[in-house]
Amino acid sequence: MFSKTCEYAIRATMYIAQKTKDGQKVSVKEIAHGIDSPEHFIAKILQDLSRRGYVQSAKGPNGGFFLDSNSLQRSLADLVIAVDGDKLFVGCGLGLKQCSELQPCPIHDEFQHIRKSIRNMLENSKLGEFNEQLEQKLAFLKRV
Amino acid sequence: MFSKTCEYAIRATMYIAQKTKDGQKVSVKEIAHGIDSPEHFIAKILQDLSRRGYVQSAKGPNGGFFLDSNSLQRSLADLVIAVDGDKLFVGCGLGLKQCSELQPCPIHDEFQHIRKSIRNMLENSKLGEFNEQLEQKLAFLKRV
DNA sequence: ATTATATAGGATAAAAAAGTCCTTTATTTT
DNA sequence: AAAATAAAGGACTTTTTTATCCTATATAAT
Repeated sequence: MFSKTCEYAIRATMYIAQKTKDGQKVSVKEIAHGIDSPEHFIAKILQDLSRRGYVQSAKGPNGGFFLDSNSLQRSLADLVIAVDGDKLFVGCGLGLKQCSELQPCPIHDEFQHIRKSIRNMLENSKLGEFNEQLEQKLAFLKRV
Repeated sequence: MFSKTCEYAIRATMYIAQKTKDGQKVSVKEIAHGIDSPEHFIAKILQDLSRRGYVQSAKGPNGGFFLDSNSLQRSLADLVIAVDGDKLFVGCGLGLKQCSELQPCPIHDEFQHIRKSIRNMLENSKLGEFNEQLEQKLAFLKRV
């Protein structure tokens, strides 16, 4: 569904969101540990997300990553599109270069429906809305 | 969603199904052309599907690929699992090694629902059921 | 029997995705 | 000012996916 990079990006961002609601910052090392993912790879991903404004960062001692109010309000759909592009939402299920109502692949209508429900779900979830579940351990970002 | 290999596999199999309902056989070349895909790659994919009984083949002049009644009755889900495995149906949306009701990722429930609808759709579509749409040009396996 | 045809099979190449390592830059603390 | 800390950046490696090529094998037609 999502690329590995995108899965990590979502989990990392949710982790940062949860840890920084009171303004504190988290290091790459802590994030990587917190979501059980390769540290250097996460560093690369966050570097890119930071450059593009999806996460905020500060260098030096007591530095790290955090989310400003703007980033907290972003939807999962925004993040997915930023990382994987929009192919999940607009591409053809069978890989046709052109696939539309006018010239549909055999499963066009069914996929249209599924894609729409994926999109709805991702658009209606904000990055900052999982803090409570995570804190109460009703949801997880790595296996325990 | 699906790997390229799987997309080609589905399209190729649908093409074969349509072309061979009256017992005729189609060559790799014709299939590759009919679904606009790389010939040698399609050959590899069909070789593998043939070995595993998802398509039938005959060597020599007038040979080619075809589907027996058994293969025609197979669901898209069978084929997808054969090619891509079952990760689409059982894996975690955020890539957690363990993700379940007991230890869910933040979007576990929503994904469960989406996965189920994908699975339903694929299980309820038989490879042989698209012939008529394809013939009447109400559905396509390549852009025209 | 010979030739032509078409899949089977194995080796290899190219491209993309995933992951690692090392140096630089900015910032804070002492 | 110096030392320590943490992200930024770039180069590189590994793995996986996608794709190609060449030879062998089976079969049909002549």
